[in-house]
Amino acid sequence: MNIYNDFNAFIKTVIEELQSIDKLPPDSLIDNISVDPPRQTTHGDLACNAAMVLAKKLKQDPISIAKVLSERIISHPDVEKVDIAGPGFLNITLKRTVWHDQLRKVLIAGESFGDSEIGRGKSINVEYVSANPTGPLHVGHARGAVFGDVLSSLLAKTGYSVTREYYINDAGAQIDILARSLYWRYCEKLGQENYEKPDGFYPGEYLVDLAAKLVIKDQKHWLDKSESEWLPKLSSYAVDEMMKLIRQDLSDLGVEQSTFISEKSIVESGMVETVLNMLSENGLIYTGVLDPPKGMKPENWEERPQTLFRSTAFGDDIDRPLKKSDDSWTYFASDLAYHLDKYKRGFTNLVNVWGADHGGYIKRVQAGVSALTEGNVKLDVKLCQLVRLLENGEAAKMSKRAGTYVTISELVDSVGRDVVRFIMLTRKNDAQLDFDIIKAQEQSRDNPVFYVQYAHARSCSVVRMAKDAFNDQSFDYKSLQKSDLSLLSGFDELALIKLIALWPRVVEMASEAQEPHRIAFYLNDLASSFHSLWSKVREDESFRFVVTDDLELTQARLSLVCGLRTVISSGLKVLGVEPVEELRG
RNA sequence: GCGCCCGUAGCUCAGCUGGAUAGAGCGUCGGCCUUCUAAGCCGAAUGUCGCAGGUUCGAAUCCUGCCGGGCGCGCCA
Repeated sequence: MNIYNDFNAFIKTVIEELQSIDKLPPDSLIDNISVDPPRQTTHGDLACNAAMVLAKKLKQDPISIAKVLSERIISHPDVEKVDIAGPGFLNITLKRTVWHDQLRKVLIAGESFGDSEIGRGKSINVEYVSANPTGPLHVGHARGAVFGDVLSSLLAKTGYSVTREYYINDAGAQIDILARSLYWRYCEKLGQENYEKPDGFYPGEYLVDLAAKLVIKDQKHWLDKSESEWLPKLSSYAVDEMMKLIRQDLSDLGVEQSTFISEKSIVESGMVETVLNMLSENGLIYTGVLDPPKGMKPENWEERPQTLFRSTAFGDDIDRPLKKSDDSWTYFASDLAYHLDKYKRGFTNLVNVWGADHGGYIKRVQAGVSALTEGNVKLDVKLCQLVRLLENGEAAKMSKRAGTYVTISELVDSVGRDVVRFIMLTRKNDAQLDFDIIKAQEQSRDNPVFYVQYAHARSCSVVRMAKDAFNDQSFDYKSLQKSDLSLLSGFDELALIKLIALWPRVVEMASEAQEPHRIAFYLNDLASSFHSLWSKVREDESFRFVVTDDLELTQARLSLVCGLRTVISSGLKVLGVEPVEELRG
């Protein structure tokens, strides 16, 4: 809960009260009523649209409704005054003590200030990264990894029980190619040139390394064996080793997932057959022929009958094949099995984080999931647009096939984990992101993470100065909680407190919208507001935080500084970024 | 051809799920270091919110149709 929600609830009870004594007609719809911080500070602390919403429903003048409401609202102990403005806004100004109390709450609660209960009792499964285990991760994966990780933290902070999951696509044709590529490198290492380079060969250096490892492990054992002998062994060996690489990359990024689900084991468990049977029983499976997509040149297009899922019955554009022409399952079929598996593990809230190139896949999976779970599952798919990696303005290629992509470990090595994580959240997930390695190293205002870190470091610095000046321990959180916060009465000080007090609302809204970037933007605003207050001292000495002849005032101001520090630190924690106490040695 | 995403200041982007006079950063111009850290701050200039309709007290936000850009479209995952 936060102030805005509290007042929203309060105003709704006011309306119900007024209805019960016939001051307002019953059955007025109150769902769309909102209480928000107004854009303009001159409009008070809270803006409520209740009168206008009711006016629409009741076909009455909003101003007169507002008058009736305001008479009741003014009696709330926290309210200083209520203005009726514009087309019928209720602009509520709160007493200063409300804001002082908010700040005290921060000092008492520490980093748990901002925690919320909106997800209490709900579990949610967030699946992210899920890159094919055919090589190390590149920067495109990093975005999804950070996004999924921070979204998970955000959901956890708002009370959800979160499962962070990775789906290992270890069962498809690409894994065979991986094994053949490894085998080719293995032959190469042993000086045998007669094994032909496989189609779709993975050229990356990492397979050279892995082949060398394999030679040490098994020596020439596989050289004169047939593919049917080595393929299964090398496949699982390669997948295991690739997952080690990937987990290392994720760990470098500070991303820890708790659950890894193997596609292969899902398929081997017979879950795909279960899916087919379930859909069949509901008459959703038939054998049919798909039309070629219009507007595309149908090269190599052959009409062929396929086993199709009637996904159009659930809003998809065309029905989707579950079997390939060689009678093996399509990826879609095993993916449905995987989602059924999630359901059987008890999840009804699912979030999938995908690259934007998988956008065309959403409808069919949602169709499949609602068919298999009778609509009991809510599946949200969050698409992350690709990252354009720039280096002095030039775009670096990220093609896994070409083997020239920039890996996560290279990126983390050059700019640092915290910078990577923060910058990945400086854009909404569905907007393209330019990541300039040079700027990210610059450590300037161009680099938002430093701006926020700087505010945090300054807040730490001022506490150190205060301790020096007073030569005692009056500035720990316990002492500050008891300080006289009413001494914080300046316009800028109150503005900063109000921004700090906004934190719980930012957390809740970001969680509900599943938009972790809002945290990064908020932290930027908060840092800006603090830097601004910090610099006020240049025009006016009275803005000094540390007032050497006034312990009480210093404690009050340090309370504000520590409140800010707590919220920044708490926000950075959600982002998985380490707050620093000093930027200069 | 169909589906999804995007179009907001010169550039890169926010815009709190329909609110009041649309905001930041960069860039441009002009100020602030005998300093609680100038990796910072302050001020100025800059807009047909792609276009045209519609919904209503009220639209950058919702609906429809165009224009422009990106992604995807059976036997890849």
